[in-house]
Amino acid sequence: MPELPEVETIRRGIAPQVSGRVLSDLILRRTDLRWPIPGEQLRREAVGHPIRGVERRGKYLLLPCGPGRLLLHLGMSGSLHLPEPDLPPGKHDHLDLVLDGGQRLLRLRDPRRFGALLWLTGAPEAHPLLARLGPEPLGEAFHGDHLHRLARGRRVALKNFLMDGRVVVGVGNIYAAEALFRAGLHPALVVGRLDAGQWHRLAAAVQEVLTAAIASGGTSLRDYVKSDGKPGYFKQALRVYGRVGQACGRCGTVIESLRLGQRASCFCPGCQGRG
DNA sequence: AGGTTCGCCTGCGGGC
DNA sequence: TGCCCGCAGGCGAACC
Repeated sequence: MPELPEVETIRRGIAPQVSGRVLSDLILRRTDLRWPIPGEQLRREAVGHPIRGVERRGKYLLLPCGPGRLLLHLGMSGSLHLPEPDLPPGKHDHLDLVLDGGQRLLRLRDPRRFGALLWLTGAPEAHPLLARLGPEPLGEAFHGDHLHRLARGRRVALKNFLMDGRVVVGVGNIYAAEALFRAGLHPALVVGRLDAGQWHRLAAAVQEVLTAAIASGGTSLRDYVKSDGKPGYFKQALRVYGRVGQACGRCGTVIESLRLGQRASCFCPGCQGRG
């Protein structure tokens, strides 16, 4: 479940190892990830060119290379590794990007195969997967007024709204729950009824929790270029996610979970009232 | 058209 | 020990 902090940590981890190296080959062991990997096109258009950097948009990683960009998504179980070139691939190691003639490998592992490797040409923001994405939560375009404006007249539950990539990118189940706790807002609130003050509190809480998680990943996970599907070292800082049945650290009320849109939503009934 | 549910996948933990 | 079940979840598709 790499969410934005995990993807950002991975980006920082692999960028120094990948940037400036030539993509000299592509080894595909299976191509049926979320979408078929366009192997022929990648070989024709990307192989032979240097990878110029590692960018992130939401939970997508973008690797500019020759006339386009590799787009990587880790789904919920994907991870990236930089194995020794002679290390045999494991069962779920679906592909290798071969760099600098085999001196280095960037290996994608993804047991559940919800991830993706695609090839983008043209403006990345015009690609269907990226075109409708909302602002980066840690960018200037994300603030309480933005949320307030998008929520006007809508009746979705607050937590679902926050996890909608068209509203803001990168906030998955864990950080949505944590941000709502920090803002003192119940996950089932109808978004059209929140006021400006509540939206500003929530925007600030989203930024705080993501910033703290990235900082935690950046220190504890410095050499970590993988994601094993767990919340990583930020787990110890989680206040409601994964803590159902335990006492809230702030007020002592037992943490509960409700289902919103088929998804478990942990919250503290004491701290997160409906008003 | 906004809102909800489904489906893709595998590993894992719990119950028996 | 082994099997079945439910759950985890990003996100596009399908549905109401």
